[in-house]
Amino acid sequence: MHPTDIDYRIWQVVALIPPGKVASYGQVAQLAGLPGYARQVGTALRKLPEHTKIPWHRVVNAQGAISLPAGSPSNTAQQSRLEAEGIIFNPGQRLSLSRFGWKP
DNA sequence: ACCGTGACTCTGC
DNA sequence: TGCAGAGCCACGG
Repeated sequence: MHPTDIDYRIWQVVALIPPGKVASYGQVAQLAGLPGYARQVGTALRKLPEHTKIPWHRVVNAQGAISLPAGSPSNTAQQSRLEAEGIIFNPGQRLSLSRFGWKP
């Protein structure tokens, strides 16, 4: 696979999300100048190599939940990384966007 | 070129 | 709250 121009633009925005903060797929798309491209954000993150330095784990859905398949290794990894940055998950596996949401 | 597929989101019941 | 339904849009086959 080769990354498309859209992928790069999305990665650039994700790279800006500070530790301990999160952004939604839709928010990332918008900041990348691609309103309506929320699904493409997920597609772009999926293409990242495992060793990447891009903080892909700081992207969650609009409900403050992890969108990766429940119980999957990647889902677990994402939650661990976020918790390691001080982010707290509610009982319902969701985090507070008002508390941890990134406001550029 | 057509069609199904998503790490999505918003609306409405 | 929770969950379909319907838009959404670039990709891959």
